[in-house]
Amino acid sequence: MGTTKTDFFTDNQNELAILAKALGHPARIAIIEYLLKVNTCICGDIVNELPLSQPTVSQHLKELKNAGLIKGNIEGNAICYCINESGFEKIKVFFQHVTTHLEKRNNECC
Amino acid sequence: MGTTKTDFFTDNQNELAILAKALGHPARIAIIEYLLKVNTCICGDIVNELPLSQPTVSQHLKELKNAGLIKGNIEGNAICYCINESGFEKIKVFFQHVTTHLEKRNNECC
DNA sequence: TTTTTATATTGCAATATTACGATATAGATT
DNA sequence: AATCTATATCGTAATATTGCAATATAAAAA
Repeated sequence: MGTTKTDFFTDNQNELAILAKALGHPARIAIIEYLLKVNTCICGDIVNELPLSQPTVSQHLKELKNAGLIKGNIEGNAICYCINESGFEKIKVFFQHVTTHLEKRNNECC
Repeated sequence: MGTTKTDFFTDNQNELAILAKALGHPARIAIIEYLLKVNTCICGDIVNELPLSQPTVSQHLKELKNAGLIKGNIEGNAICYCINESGFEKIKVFFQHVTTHLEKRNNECC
Protein backbone atom coordinates (compact mmCIF):
# COMPACT_ATOMS: atom_id res chain seq x y z
CA MET A 1 0.00 0.00 0.00
CA GLY A 2 1.08 3.59 -0.61
CA THR A 3 2.99 2.75 -3.76
CA THR A 4 1.83 3.57 -7.28
CA LYS A 5 0.68 0.45 -9.17
CA THR A 6 3.09 1.03 -12.02
CA ASP A 7 2.88 -2.53 -13.38
CA PHE A 8 -0.76 -2.16 -14.37
CA PHE A 9 -0.19 0.77 -16.69
CA THR A 10 1.49 0.99 -20.09
CA ASP A 11 5.10 2.10 -20.52
CA ASN A 12 3.88 5.21 -22.28
CA GLN A 13 1.49 6.09 -19.46
CA ASN A 14 4.24 5.61 -16.88
CA GLU A 15 6.75 7.65 -18.91
CA LEU A 16 4.33 10.52 -19.37
CA ALA A 17 3.50 10.46 -15.67
CA ILE A 18 7.21 10.60 -14.75
CA LEU A 19 7.74 13.59 -17.05
CA ALA A 20 4.66 15.40 -15.74
CA LYS A 21 5.52 14.62 -12.14
CA ALA A 22 8.99 16.12 -12.62
CA LEU A 23 7.32 19.37 -13.70
CA GLY A 24 4.87 19.16 -10.79
CA HIS A 25 6.78 21.52 -8.51
CA PRO A 26 7.04 25.31 -8.89
CA ALA A 27 10.79 25.25 -8.25
CA ARG A 28 11.30 22.86 -11.13
CA ILE A 29 9.09 24.97 -13.41
CA ALA A 30 11.21 27.96 -12.34
CA ILE A 31 14.42 26.05 -13.15
CA ILE A 32 13.15 25.18 -16.63
CA GLU A 33 12.09 28.79 -17.26
CA TYR A 34 15.47 30.02 -16.07
CA LEU A 35 17.28 27.56 -18.35
CA LEU A 36 15.17 28.73 -21.29
CA LYS A 37 16.31 32.28 -20.56
CA VAL A 38 20.01 31.69 -19.99
CA ASN A 39 20.43 28.58 -22.17
CA THR A 40 23.02 26.97 -19.88
CA CYS A 41 23.98 27.48 -16.27
CA ILE A 42 25.52 25.84 -13.22
CA CYS A 43 23.78 24.76 -10.02
CA GLY A 44 25.10 27.78 -8.11
CA ASP A 45 23.35 30.16 -10.51
CA ILE A 46 20.02 28.56 -9.67
CA VAL A 47 20.77 28.64 -5.95
CA ASN A 48 21.24 32.42 -6.32
CA GLU A 49 18.03 32.68 -8.34
CA LEU A 50 15.70 30.62 -6.15
CA PRO A 51 14.83 30.90 -2.44
CA LEU A 52 16.06 27.36 -1.78
CA SER A 53 19.20 25.92 -0.28
CA GLN A 54 21.96 24.33 -2.35
CA PRO A 55 21.06 20.75 -1.36
CA THR A 56 17.41 21.33 -2.24
CA VAL A 57 18.26 22.79 -5.64
CA SER A 58 20.64 19.91 -6.27
CA GLN A 59 17.83 17.48 -5.49
CA HIS A 60 15.42 19.22 -7.87
CA LEU A 61 18.06 19.18 -10.62
CA LYS A 62 18.53 15.46 -10.05
CA GLU A 63 14.82 14.82 -10.49
CA LEU A 64 14.63 16.86 -13.68
CA LYS A 65 17.67 14.99 -14.98
CA ASN A 66 16.29 11.55 -14.04
CA ALA A 67 13.04 12.37 -15.82
CA GLY A 68 14.99 13.32 -18.95
CA LEU A 69 14.05 16.99 -18.98
CA ILE A 70 17.55 18.43 -18.49
CA LYS A 71 21.12 17.35 -19.18
CA GLY A 72 24.21 17.94 -17.06
CA ASN A 73 27.79 18.00 -18.33
CA ILE A 74 30.87 18.15 -16.15
CA GLU A 75 32.80 21.28 -16.97
CA GLY A 76 35.93 21.42 -14.87
CA ASN A 77 34.91 22.14 -11.37
CA ALA A 78 31.23 22.72 -12.00
CA ILE A 79 28.39 21.00 -13.86
CA CYS A 80 26.80 22.71 -16.82
CA TYR A 81 23.04 22.16 -17.04
CA CYS A 82 20.77 22.67 -20.03
CA ILE A 83 17.37 21.60 -21.35
CA ASN A 84 17.03 18.10 -22.78
CA GLU A 85 14.85 18.53 -25.84
CA SER A 86 13.91 14.87 -26.22
CA GLY A 87 12.08 14.83 -22.89
CA PHE A 88 9.99 17.82 -23.87
CA GLU A 89 9.35 16.29 -27.27
CA LYS A 90 7.59 13.34 -25.61
CA ILE A 91 5.20 15.49 -23.61
CA LYS A 92 4.60 17.71 -26.60
CA VAL A 93 3.41 14.69 -28.57
CA PHE A 94 0.98 13.83 -25.78
CA PHE A 95 -0.51 17.32 -25.72
CA GLN A 96 -0.77 17.40 -29.50
CA HIS A 97 -2.64 14.12 -29.19
CA VAL A 98 -5.01 15.70 -26.67
CA THR A 99 -5.51 18.81 -28.78
CA THR A 100 -6.21 16.83 -31.96
CA HIS A 101 -8.84 14.74 -30.20
CA LEU A 102 -10.51 17.78 -28.69
CA GLU A 103 -10.64 19.65 -31.99
CA LYS A 104 -12.37 16.75 -33.74
CA ARG A 105 -15.47 16.97 -31.63
CA ASN A 106 -17.02 20.40 -31.13
CA ASN A 107 -16.50 20.77 -27.42
CA GLU A 108 -19.42 18.45 -26.72
CA CYS A 109 -19.28 17.76 -23.04
CA CYS A 110 -21.59 16.62 -20.31
CA MET B 1 9.68 21.75 6.72
CA GLY B 2 8.34 19.30 4.18
CA THR B 3 5.97 21.77 2.54
CA THR B 4 6.48 23.30 -0.88
CA LYS B 5 7.47 26.98 -0.60
CA THR B 6 4.61 28.13 -2.79
CA ASP B 7 4.79 31.79 -1.69
CA PHE B 8 8.19 32.28 -3.25
CA PHE B 9 7.11 31.39 -6.75
CA THR B 10 4.89 33.21 -9.25
CA ASP B 11 1.20 32.41 -9.71
CA ASN B 12 1.95 31.09 -13.16
CA GLN B 13 4.70 28.80 -11.90
CA ASN B 14 2.42 27.45 -9.18
CA GLU B 15 -0.48 26.96 -11.59
CA LEU B 16 1.65 25.10 -14.10
CA ALA B 17 3.08 22.93 -11.31
CA ILE B 18 -0.45 22.05 -10.11
CA LEU B 19 -1.50 21.06 -13.62
CA ALA B 20 1.64 19.01 -14.22
CA LYS B 21 1.41 17.38 -10.81
CA ALA B 22 -2.17 16.29 -11.56
CA LEU B 23 -0.87 14.49 -14.65
CA GLY B 24 2.02 13.02 -12.67
CA HIS B 25 0.38 9.64 -12.06
CA PRO B 26 -0.15 6.87 -14.61
CA ALA B 27 -3.75 6.31 -13.49
CA ARG B 28 -4.58 9.94 -14.17
CA ILE B 29 -2.88 9.80 -17.57
CA ALA B 30 -4.96 6.68 -18.26
CA ILE B 31 -8.15 8.49 -17.20
CA ILE B 32 -7.39 11.38 -19.57
CA GLU B 33 -6.64 8.98 -22.43
CA TYR B 34 -9.85 7.10 -21.74
CA LEU B 35 -11.86 10.34 -21.70
CA LEU B 36 -10.31 11.33 -25.02
CA LYS B 37 -11.50 8.04 -26.46
CA VAL B 38 -15.04 7.93 -25.08
CA ASN B 39 -15.64 11.71 -24.80
CA THR B 40 -17.71 11.43 -21.63
CA CYS B 41 -18.13 8.74 -18.99
CA ILE B 42 -19.08 8.08 -15.40
CA CYS B 43 -16.81 7.06 -12.52
CA GLY B 44 -17.95 3.43 -12.69
CA ASP B 45 -16.74 3.12 -16.29
CA ILE B 46 -13.24 4.06 -15.17
CA VAL B 47 -13.39 1.67 -12.22
CA ASN B 48 -14.10 -1.11 -14.76
CA GLU B 49 -11.28 0.11 -16.98
CA LEU B 50 -8.52 0.52 -14.38
CA PRO B 51 -7.10 -1.93 -11.82
CA LEU B 52 -8.01 0.37 -8.96
CA SER B 53 -10.80 0.41 -6.40
CA GLN B 54 -13.74 2.77 -6.59
CA PRO B 55 -12.51 5.05 -3.77
CA THR B 56 -9.09 5.33 -5.39
CA VAL B 57 -10.55 6.22 -8.79
CA SER B 58 -12.84 8.75 -7.13
CA GLN B 59 -9.82 10.34 -5.49
CA HIS B 60 -7.91 10.58 -8.78
CA LEU B 61 -10.95 12.14 -10.45
CA LYS B 62 -11.13 14.68 -7.65
CA GLU B 63 -7.50 15.67 -8.18
CA LEU B 64 -7.94 16.04 -11.93
CA LYS B 65 -11.05 18.15 -11.32
CA ASN B 66 -9.35 20.35 -8.71
CA ALA B 67 -6.47 20.98 -11.10
CA GLY B 68 -8.94 22.04 -13.79
CA LEU B 69 -8.22 19.21 -16.21
CA ILE B 70 -11.66 17.58 -16.16
CA LYS B 71 -15.24 18.65 -15.47
CA GLY B 72 -17.98 16.71 -13.70
CA ASN B 73 -21.72 17.26 -14.15
CA ILE B 74 -24.42 15.62 -12.08
CA GLU B 75 -26.63 13.53 -14.34
CA GLY B 76 -29.37 11.96 -12.31
CA ASN B 77 -27.85 9.27 -10.24
CA ALA B 78 -24.34 9.41 -11.65
CA ILE B 79 -21.77 12.09 -12.46
CA CYS B 80 -20.74 12.65 -16.05
CA TYR B 81 -17.05 13.44 -16.47
CA CYS B 82 -15.31 14.99 -19.45
CA ILE B 83 -12.12 16.84 -20.34
CA ASN B 84 -11.83 20.50 -19.35
CA GLU B 85 -10.19 22.17 -22.33
CA SER B 86 -9.13 25.34 -20.54
CA GLY B 87 -6.78 23.43 -18.23
CA PHE B 88 -5.05 21.80 -21.16
CA GLU B 89 -4.86 25.12 -22.94
CA LYS B 90 -2.71 26.53 -20.13
CA ILE B 91 -0.16 23.74 -20.28
CA LYS B 92 -0.14 23.85 -24.06
CA VAL B 93 0.88 27.51 -23.91
CA PHE B 94 3.75 26.62 -21.60
CA PHE B 95 5.05 23.91 -23.94
CA GLN B 96 4.70 26.18 -26.95
CA HIS B 97 6.77 28.68 -25.01
CA VAL B 98 9.43 26.03 -24.39
CA THR B 99 9.41 24.88 -28.02
CA THR B 100 9.71 28.43 -29.38
CA HIS B 101 12.69 29.14 -27.14
CA LEU B 102 14.41 25.91 -28.11
CA GLU B 103 13.91 26.47 -31.84
CA LYS B 104 15.49 29.93 -31.69
CA ARG B 105 18.88 28.63 -30.67
CA ASN B 106 20.32 25.72 -32.64
CA ASN B 107 20.37 23.09 -29.94
CA GLU B 108 23.48 24.65 -28.42
CA CYS B 109 23.96 22.95 -25.13
CA CYS B 110 26.74 22.34 -22.67
C1' DT C 1 -40.70 2.77 1.40
C1' DT C 2 -37.19 -0.50 0.74
C1' DT C 3 -33.64 -1.65 -2.28
C1' DT C 4 -30.45 -0.89 -5.76
C1' DT C 5 -27.02 1.95 -8.15
C1' DA C 6 -23.40 5.43 -8.34
C1' DT C 7 -20.14 8.32 -5.96
C1' DA C 8 -18.00 10.59 -2.29
C1' DT C 9 -15.91 10.71 2.24
C1' DT C 10 -13.52 8.96 6.33
C1' DG C 11 -9.84 6.74 8.48
C1' DC C 12 -5.73 4.52 8.27
C1' DA C 13 -1.27 2.21 6.83
C1' DA C 14 2.55 2.33 3.62
C1' DT C 15 5.30 5.03 1.02
C1' DA C 16 7.05 9.28 -1.26
C1' DT C 17 8.27 14.12 -1.35
C1' DT C 18 10.17 18.43 0.34
C1' DA C 19 13.58 20.89 2.64
C1' DC C 20 17.90 21.64 4.85
C1' DG C 21 22.14 21.11 8.00
C1' DA C 22 26.13 18.52 7.98
C1' DT C 23 29.34 16.26 5.42
C1' DA C 24 31.60 14.07 1.41
C1' DT C 25 33.72 14.49 -3.14
C1' DA C 26 36.36 16.37 -6.71
C1' DG C 27 38.46 19.67 -9.59
C1' DA C 28 40.75 24.46 -9.42
C1' DT C 29 43.69 27.76 -7.22
C1' DT C 30 47.26 29.37 -4.37
C1' DA D 1 50.07 20.21 -0.09
C1' DA D 2 46.57 23.28 1.67
C1' DT D 3 42.66 25.83 0.44
C1' DC D 4 38.86 27.28 -2.16
C1' DT D 5 34.88 26.42 -5.13
C1' DA D 6 31.03 23.71 -6.83
C1' DT D 7 28.07 20.02 -6.30
C1' DA D 8 26.34 15.72 -4.49
C1' DT D 9 24.93 12.74 -0.79
C1' DC D 10 23.43 11.46 3.93
C1' DG D 11 20.37 11.81 7.59
C1' DT D 12 16.29 13.41 9.34
C1' DA D 13 11.87 15.94 10.32
C1' DA D 14 7.58 17.57 8.40
C1' DT D 15 4.27 16.85 5.17
C1' DA D 16 1.92 14.78 1.11
C1' DT D 17 0.44 10.96 -1.71
C1' DT D 18 -1.38 6.41 -2.73
C1' DG D 19 -4.57 2.87 -2.00
C1' DC D 20 -8.42 0.63 0.01
C1' DA D 21 -12.07 -1.13 3.43
C1' DA D 22 -15.82 0.72 5.61
C1' DT D 23 -19.26 3.92 5.54
C1' DA D 24 -22.05 7.94 4.11
C1' DT D 25 -24.91 10.23 0.67
C1' DA D 26 -28.23 10.71 -2.82
C1' DA D 27 -30.88 9.72 -6.74
C1' DA D 28 -33.34 5.82 -9.31
C1' DA D 29 -35.90 1.60 -9.41
C1' DA D 30 -38.77 -1.90 -7.46
